[in-house]
This record gives sequence, C-alpha cells and structure tokens, in this order.
Amino acid sequence: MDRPLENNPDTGTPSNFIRNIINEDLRTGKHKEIVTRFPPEPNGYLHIGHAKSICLNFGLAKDYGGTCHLRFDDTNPEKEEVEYIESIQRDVRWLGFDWGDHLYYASDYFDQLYDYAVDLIKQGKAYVCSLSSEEIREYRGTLTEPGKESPYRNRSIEENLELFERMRNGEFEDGEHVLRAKIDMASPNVVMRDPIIYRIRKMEHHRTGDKWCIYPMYDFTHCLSDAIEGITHSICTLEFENNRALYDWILDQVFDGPHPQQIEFARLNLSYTLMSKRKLLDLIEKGIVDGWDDPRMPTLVGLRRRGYTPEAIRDFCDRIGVAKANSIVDVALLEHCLREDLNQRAPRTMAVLRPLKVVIENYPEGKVEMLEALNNPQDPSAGTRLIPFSREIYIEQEDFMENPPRKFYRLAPGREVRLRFAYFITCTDVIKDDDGNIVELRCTYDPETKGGSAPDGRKVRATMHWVSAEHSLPAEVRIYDHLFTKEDPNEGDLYENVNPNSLEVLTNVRVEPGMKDVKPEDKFQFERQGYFCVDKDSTQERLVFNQTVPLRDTWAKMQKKKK
RNA sequence: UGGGGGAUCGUCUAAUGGCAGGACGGAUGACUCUGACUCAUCUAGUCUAGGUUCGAAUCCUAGUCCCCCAGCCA
Repeated sequence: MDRPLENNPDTGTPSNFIRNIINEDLRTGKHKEIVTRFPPEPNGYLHIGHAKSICLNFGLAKDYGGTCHLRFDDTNPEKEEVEYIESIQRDVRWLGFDWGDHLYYASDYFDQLYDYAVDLIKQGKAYVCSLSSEEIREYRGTLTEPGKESPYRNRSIEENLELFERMRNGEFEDGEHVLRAKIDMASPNVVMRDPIIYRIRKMEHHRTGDKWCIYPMYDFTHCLSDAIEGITHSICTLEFENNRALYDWILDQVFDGPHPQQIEFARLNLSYTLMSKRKLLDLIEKGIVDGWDDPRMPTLVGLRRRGYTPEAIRDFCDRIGVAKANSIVDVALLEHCLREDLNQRAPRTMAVLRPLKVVIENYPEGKVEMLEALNNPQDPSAGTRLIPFSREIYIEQEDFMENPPRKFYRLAPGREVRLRFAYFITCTDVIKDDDGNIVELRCTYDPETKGGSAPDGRKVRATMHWVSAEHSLPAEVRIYDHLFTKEDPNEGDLYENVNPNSLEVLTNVRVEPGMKDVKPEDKFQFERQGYFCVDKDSTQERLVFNQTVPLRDTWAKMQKKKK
C-alpha cells in the first residue's frame, strides 16, 4: 500500500488521523494537492493553543507540498480590531510560518457572500425573519423538544428579496430583521433549526468601513470562504462538530465547485494554565497578570517575553500529536522541549541570585585575574570569554551549609569545592551577624588549581558558580511559577486556584560584567540554575531577567521528597 | 431526557484483524569542572461485559463514564 508520509521518519512527525485522511484522499485521487488555512478571529492575542493549530495547518501544507492560507475571520465588527490583525501576523511569523501571498479576509468576500445569500433566497431556502431575538430563542425549542416555525418563514421569495435588500440599504435598525436559512425547526441538531445567516449591525468595519450594515454569521461565512479559496481540508476544533452539518448544507445549496472537508480535532489544554481568551482577558482586567505579554501568560507574546523559542514551541506541537479526545497536556513536556532547544543554543554565564559574600583570605588584595570560561560546553564553536576573579566574590547562599546533611556536597566548614573555571577553595570560617544569620564566609584558595583542576589529581565533589564582588553587575531577576495551583484551573473556583506565588522578584542579583550590553530577548543559561531571558524592562542601569525555565534539579527533588 | 463526539501506561500519543510501541514524567545506576547535559536499566496501559475470529485496542452487541450543542459570538 502506498501511504506517503505516514510515520515519516525524516520529519519525525507521527501519524495522526488527519494525515491518514489526507493520505487516503491523495491515494484515491480526490485531491492532487492540499490546501489548508489558519482562520483566526482578530479579537485577541494568539496563545499556544493557536500554535497547535498553526503548526498543524502550516505543517500539513509544508509536508505535502501544498499551501496554507492565513485568513482573518472578521465578520463581527463589534469585537474585532486592527491591533489584533497586526499582532496575529507578527506572532505567526515569529512562530516561523509564512503564508506567502495567501493573506485573506472573510470581509473580502462580503459581496460574493451577499450574492450567495440572494441565491439561497431565490431557491426558497432562506427567509427574512422579523422575530425579536428573544422570540427566536423561544421558537428554537430546547435540546429535547423541537422548535416551532417562525410566522415569517413562508414569506414570498419576492418579499424576502426586497426585505433583504432593504436590510442591506440600512432601512432597518439592529435586530429588526435577520436572514435565516430555511432548514428544519424540528431537527435534533439545534444548529440546523433555521440558523441565522445575516444580521443587521450598524457599525463600522475595520476593513469595509461603512459599506455594510449587515454582516454574515460564522456558519455562512466560513464554509463559503473555504470553498472560494479552494481549501481542501478545513481543520477546526471539536466544538464545531455539530456545525459540520450546516457547513455541508450551505455548500450543497449554493456552491458549484469542489467542497472542502471539515475535520475537527481536540484543542490544546495545558496543565496549570488556561486557554480561553475571555478568561485570559479577565486575568488582565483583575490585575492578576500585567497584560497579554505577561511572562506567565500562555500567549505567544507572553511566552516570547518569558524566553520561549519558536523552535521549542514547534517541537512541542509536533510531539503532542493530534487526536479527537479531550486532554490536558503536561506543561512539563513544553518545558522539556524548551530546555532541549536552549541547552544547545543558550550561551552560559554565571549569576548569583541570592549572594553570600566570600573573602578569600590568602588571595592578594587588589589582585584581579582574568579567567577563561567556556561559553557553551555543548557547542565548542561558541568559544570562550574572560571573567574577572578577585579576593572577594559572591556565591549562592544555598550553596553553603554550616551543618550539611548527608549528600549535601557543596561548601561547608572545612570543605573544599571548585569555583567554576577558577580555583578550589576551602571554607575556614563563618561570620554571622548578631541574629545568627550567616553574612560572610572566609576561605582559602589553592593557587595550584587555577582554571579548576588540581595538578595532584585530587577531586572535589562540587563545582559552584560565583562572581567577583567588585566587578559584578547588579540585576533584577523575576522567577515564575505556574499561574494556577491546579492542573485543571477550571476544577472548582478559578480564582481560588490562582497561584499567589507565581511571581518572585529578586532584586539583589549579581551577574558577570560581560552582561552589560545585553538586549531584550537575549537568552542565557545561568549555570547550575536555569535559562534566563533579558526582559523588555531591562536598561543599562538596571538589568532585568526573566527566568524562562529552571534547570532540572536532582538535589532540590531529593530535598522535596524528604519533606 | 434529543443530537453530535470521545475513552490505550501517571500524562500525551501510535497501531487500520497479526509481537500493545514512542515521548514526557517517575525510579535506579554510570558519567561529570553545571547535582545540568548525555548514556543505560527499570516503571506503567487497551473503560466494562458478552460475542465473531486461528488471532481483537481494532469488527459486532449491550452497558459505563466524559466532552460539545438551545449567541443576532466564532
């Protein structure tokens, strides 16, 4: 059997039910090439759930040598804005996809759509209904009881044509009339109970201006837009399954050419976060986060600011697969993809998040040595850099314990450790303030161990990061945790599930002097700690970093398990 | 209580009547100038009950549970 691209070992893209359908369509000759589309409504920012759809649609087009259109589904001028149109294009490009010449707007088809509606009326399959919205709702019936027919259902074709034209001409106010498809008020599928296909909305449209005061509804617009563009596979999310009957019905009535096939898949849910635009907006308005690009947000602008790379997000989207079962993907998989990407690419640097001063008593006062450090042990071509070493340095508070438990093999009184790329030091004294807090350590170093290895071959168990006290630069670091405390934040009360500790700001951080010229979105691995990204708030005077994701931490895990 | 969908390791997913496989997570160990990375080993699954078949996650029958639909939103 000839099944191209199934379980494709080259791209690593696993088989899924949509690829199976496409393979079959290609095999049987139903299609010669495939055309997909990503059809966002410009009413908000894109999030990682959209990324799944983008990767799916653009990825399919790419793998099968087809085309993917970017089409704005802009049929509701009430909610849509140019700002979103721009941000969506920026985000799709940032993710790494290119629609070429295929940028479309549903509003480009308003004339054609109007003609199709007239056609439907002429066929006696659509009518102008003058019921109020409340009445329409009442007439629709319920899930278990059939609806009843509108008294306006049997208006003559001539009257419908005239009324519809007058609707278009602005002779009626919002809500006075709607155009409805004449299907079946008793259908067990509520979507088919004479759905509204046009409504009056006297409002300026961001693209068509005041040309129209009637706007087509989604169900009428989407199938026809797909058909007009020659979309072969119209991929959408599960909640549109019921609408497929209407999608097909409309095309059957008025569209002559080939009909696109609507295929539904399960939208992405990620543990410990939300994917609903409405609820995300609510978090912003309630001040729980700072905006669409808050680094805790699952929006593409938020992830970008946090330090996520498009490569990691695409890899993630490839790995989660595509299916029809609702699911919640573990955010740990996303983090895994990110670490894998950043591990190869992020230059290393040392930063001390919670400084503890160390004085190296046998190191000459005033002496400064420039020591060579690897920029990225994973990538020799990243080269080396020189970092200053001096008598007074900072180490991480948590890298010292006065009474270390078993298995803690960092610094402790009398113990020798290695300072990365520098020297072995041994702790000789612990200095405390009046309250008993450790404020400073006294150490000695072994000049023979310069660069980090001992000529006599002796080993130390721990290697620690450090910065020179005098030469290091102050910085602020923002540490993030999940936005919600529950894997599924919708379980129970959403706002009780908000994690009050999702942001921790460290203001006393010290970084290597070489960091002074960093730019927003620059990414680093702070050795032994994690990946960090320069925030847009960062300035020459005040460096600001976001923790993108911490390194895996076996020691912390052991500690946690003990408790 | 109408209609439309769905159920495979803890999580996500593959299998198209022929060895239930992969990834993440977890555990153990090796390595280590990052307790990182890497490597090795292990862990763990077909919703239930019947049936068809040499053979069933897959086909049939009957259940159970979950999701979606009653916007002039998409």
